[in-house]
Amino acid sequence: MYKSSTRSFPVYDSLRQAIIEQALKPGVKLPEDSIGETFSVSRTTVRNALVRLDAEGLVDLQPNRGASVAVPTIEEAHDIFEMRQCLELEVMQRLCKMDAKPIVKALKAHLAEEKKYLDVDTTRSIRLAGEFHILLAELTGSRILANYVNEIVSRCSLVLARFAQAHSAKCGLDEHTEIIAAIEASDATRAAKQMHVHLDSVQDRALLNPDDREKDDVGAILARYASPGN
Amino acid sequence: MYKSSTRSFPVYDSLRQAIIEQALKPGVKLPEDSIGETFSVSRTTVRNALVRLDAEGLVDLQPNRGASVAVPTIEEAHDIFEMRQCLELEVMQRLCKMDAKPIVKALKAHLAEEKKYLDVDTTRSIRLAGEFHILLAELTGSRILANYVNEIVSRCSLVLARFAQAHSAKCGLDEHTEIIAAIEASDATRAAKQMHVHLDSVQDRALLNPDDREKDDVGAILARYASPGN
DNA sequence: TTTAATCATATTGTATACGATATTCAGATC
DNA sequence: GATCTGAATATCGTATACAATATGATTAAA
Repeated sequence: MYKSSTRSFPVYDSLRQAIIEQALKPGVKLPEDSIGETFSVSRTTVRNALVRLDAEGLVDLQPNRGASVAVPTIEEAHDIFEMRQCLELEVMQRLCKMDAKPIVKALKAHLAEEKKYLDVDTTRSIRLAGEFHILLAELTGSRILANYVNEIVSRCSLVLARFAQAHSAKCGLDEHTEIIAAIEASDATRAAKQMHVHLDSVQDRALLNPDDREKDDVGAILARYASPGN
Repeated sequence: MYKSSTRSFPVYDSLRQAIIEQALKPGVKLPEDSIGETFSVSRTTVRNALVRLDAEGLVDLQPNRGASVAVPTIEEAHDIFEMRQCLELEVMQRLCKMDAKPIVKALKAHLAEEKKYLDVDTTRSIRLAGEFHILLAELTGSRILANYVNEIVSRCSLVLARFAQAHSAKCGLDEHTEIIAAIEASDATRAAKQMHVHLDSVQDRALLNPDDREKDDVGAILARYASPGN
């Protein structure tokens, strides 16, 4: 969808990757000038990339106040996870209606990669774990669905960056294995259940963290002090 | 998500509306100069709007060749409808878990509007029919889901513009009534079925039109001539 | 007549420039 | 000492300018 032959694409892609890998944390300002310097391009070009990222929900672009990495609220966080459940369930249902062989082959190849870099290259390992889900979506053959999954998985990274404590974005390798097995058996119910369990575990690690939740949220902190019982 | 205080917003909004209402048909070129003149803004501003529309899939932005209204392929058309089914089914399931009263109230108010302009103002009537679906999604309370539905409904208009013969985008008013009834009864199964039937009828009108399907599609036409049996 | 090549034109890609709007901080006032 | 005001600074919004690329027409050659 985004043509790579322009100068703004590398800017877009790098920013996107940096946000997903949590190198750029939610709330961080993204001034056009300094980004332009980094990539040796003009503000015009940077702006192009920022507009796209804003459209994808990874960046918050406010009039006259510039861009910053999006800061999901706790409500948005729940919304995003719920949406992800919905989309990935759809992926499972579609895959289980298709010929399992080539799908399973591709998935197992990916899984091997995941294993290879586990405990070796953490950043790469996390990236591969995310890409497993995108690969699943791509294997349905629906570009639309794959795009949506791609987008929602990215936004999940943002949520994890905001609310999870450690870098707990690690998808369980065993759970991925289970999902592949269910697809191999063309068992839609089982595949759906496995995916559901898998995503729940990710979500739990992220959102069951009420103390951290209010970090940097001035309004929430002040509300506590303003309440009569305190 | 898109802040309206900028100059590019009116451009974006007008283009979007024009595409949805099929005033701008698939494939039509969208030169930055002429659009800029129309809205009395510079190309920079127009470009901003075009990038956003490209990200939403309504516009096709090709490097060095400019923007044009997106031309969905038949595969994309099927993808889009399938995705729409998935998203709107999710909407139904969520609504049926909620308190029906305020939801039904809002829906009936909208339905009254639809009735009012039926056979009076065709353009407005079609727009209202589309907005019924967006309202449904908004009533779930999930902005993410509402955004996705909004986007996919827009792209459906594009598909209709490309493949349907007459301006058959009219959603059946009776079908909307049925959907509301199912929600009022908090009957998720029935609501899902009604929605399914409703969307199928829209899709059928659009895609069961094999002659028209190849219109302007040079590749498909040539393929017939190139095949040995012809 | 057809094809190829070249040039003119139109349109986009990107940088720069300038006005407008936010932000910051020093100084004044209470 | 706290808050308010205003100038200085930084950053954004938008227009314009020029280079790069595509498009279309015209001419020359086969």
